Amino acid sequence: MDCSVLGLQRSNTCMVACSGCNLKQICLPFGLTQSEMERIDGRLVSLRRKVSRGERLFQSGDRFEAVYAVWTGFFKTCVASKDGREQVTGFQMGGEMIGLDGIGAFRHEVDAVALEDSQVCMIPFSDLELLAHEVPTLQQQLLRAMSREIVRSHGVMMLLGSMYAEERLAAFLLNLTTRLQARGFSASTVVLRMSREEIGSYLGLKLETVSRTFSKFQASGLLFVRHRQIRVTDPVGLQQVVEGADV
Amino acid sequence: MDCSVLGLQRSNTCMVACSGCNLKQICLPFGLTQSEMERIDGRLVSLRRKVSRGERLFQSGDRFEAVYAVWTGFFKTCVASKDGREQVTGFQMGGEMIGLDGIGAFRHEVDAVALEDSQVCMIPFSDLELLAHEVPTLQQQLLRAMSREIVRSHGVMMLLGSMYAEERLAAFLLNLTTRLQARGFSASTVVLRMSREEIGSYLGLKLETVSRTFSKFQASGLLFVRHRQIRVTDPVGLQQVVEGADV
DNA sequence: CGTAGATTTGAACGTCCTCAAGTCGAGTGG
DNA sequence: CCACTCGACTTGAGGACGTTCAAATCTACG
Repeated sequence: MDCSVLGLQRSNTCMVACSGCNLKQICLPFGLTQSEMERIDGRLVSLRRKVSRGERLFQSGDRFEAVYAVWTGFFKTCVASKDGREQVTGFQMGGEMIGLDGIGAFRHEVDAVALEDSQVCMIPFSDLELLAHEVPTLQQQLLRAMSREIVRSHGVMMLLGSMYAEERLAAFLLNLTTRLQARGFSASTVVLRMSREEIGSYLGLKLETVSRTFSKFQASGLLFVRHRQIRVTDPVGLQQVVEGADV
Repeated sequence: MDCSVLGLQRSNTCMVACSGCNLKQICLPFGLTQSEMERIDGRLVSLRRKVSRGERLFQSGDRFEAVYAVWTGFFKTCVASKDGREQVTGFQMGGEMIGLDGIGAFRHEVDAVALEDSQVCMIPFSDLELLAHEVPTLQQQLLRAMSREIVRSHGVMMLLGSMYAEERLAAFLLNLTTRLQARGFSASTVVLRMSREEIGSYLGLKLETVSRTFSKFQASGLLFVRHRQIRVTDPVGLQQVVEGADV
């Protein structure tokens, strides 16, 4: 969309509509009919905002006013404990929602940080609630998005609670490649947007263990690693690792 | 409620209404006005169902048709991996929802098992969706309940990913006593409804480690343990353990 | 009241962590 | 253009925490 017509080209935000978005098939408005789509256009997503690498979209404790859909780029969300320990709770890419955790207590409960220069659609929650009330399909999609987030968290609990380091990393990689593939990217060639430490935090491992496990996977012929460049050569083998096979 | 008037006294289900429920202040209809409450009565919760100890309310893969609110008793939810490993994802008591994970894929993604003889309110999801559409406060409460479940899962991730065994068990106990207290029970005297193995599964530990850690807490004067009877004598001390203090 | 299952406790082991040193690469300034 | 520097990554060695295996004890359900 050409933002300049709105005179916003110098700002880090611009007005957009869902109907013209390339991600409408995997984002929140998935499944809306043409007429429903028209009904939310201009009323749901208003602002697209740029977030630079390293910048926070919001942080824990901020008043909850909007949820966000990633349009381009890559984010992490994390929580911190009182005594300063940090836990990455998720990584989000195009079409995925950030901020649903804030609905419950009217304030954000995680930090959301861009891992590369990114753009998000800001969805004011009051608008979303109102529109969800008018457009049943939208309400359904919102509920489904939240439900999927719950299911995802169960997978992470399984990962953290019951699996070995190798199994965790293999599961993580397969999850990543699957999501990338659904967005039209290669399932074998991946550029990691996060550091070893961030992967480790997400997987409940130390960065050294992540690094060692990558090396072990390479030695076993499952993939090639060079820093953040990954080429998965044996996804089936990785799947077997997830299911408990020895490396 | 006297179910016999409905001729259902021999069944394991009976008809109920939210407005007459002792848990309406902490359950899904929290915050509804009198008129809103009347509007959902007889249309939202229809059936109260008994679930015996050890019985499954539903299991993973079942078609998703309803969510459940615990009325009396105690449940666990768990997921199983292909290779048979099991992970407890949560414990639910009165006023808490079970089954929200099923919305996303139209089928349940966890097993829900009663840990003692229990009763649940069955809320057909199609009714809930419809009523949420009519009653904005109900939509809000549903969204908030799901959001809180997401936030809870972040806490578990922190637990599993970044904390020591002692910290995990301390956090678990404090969470449990807090929730029991909110329901009018003692915060110090607790009867655990789950086995050491189930606690361990939830916390990513083996049952022996859970047992040893209980013993260590007792030796440190934080609590008394006798099998499933727990008496917390030093909740502040437990909180300090959560925050990284040595036992 | 008896027996199966749950819990406790001990000892040895294994996975992952900690600490440390070295390598590599991107960005910066001379 | 290249040396410099800082941060990210890799790899090794030793140690800690939690697991595994085992046996004894206790309880609670039938």
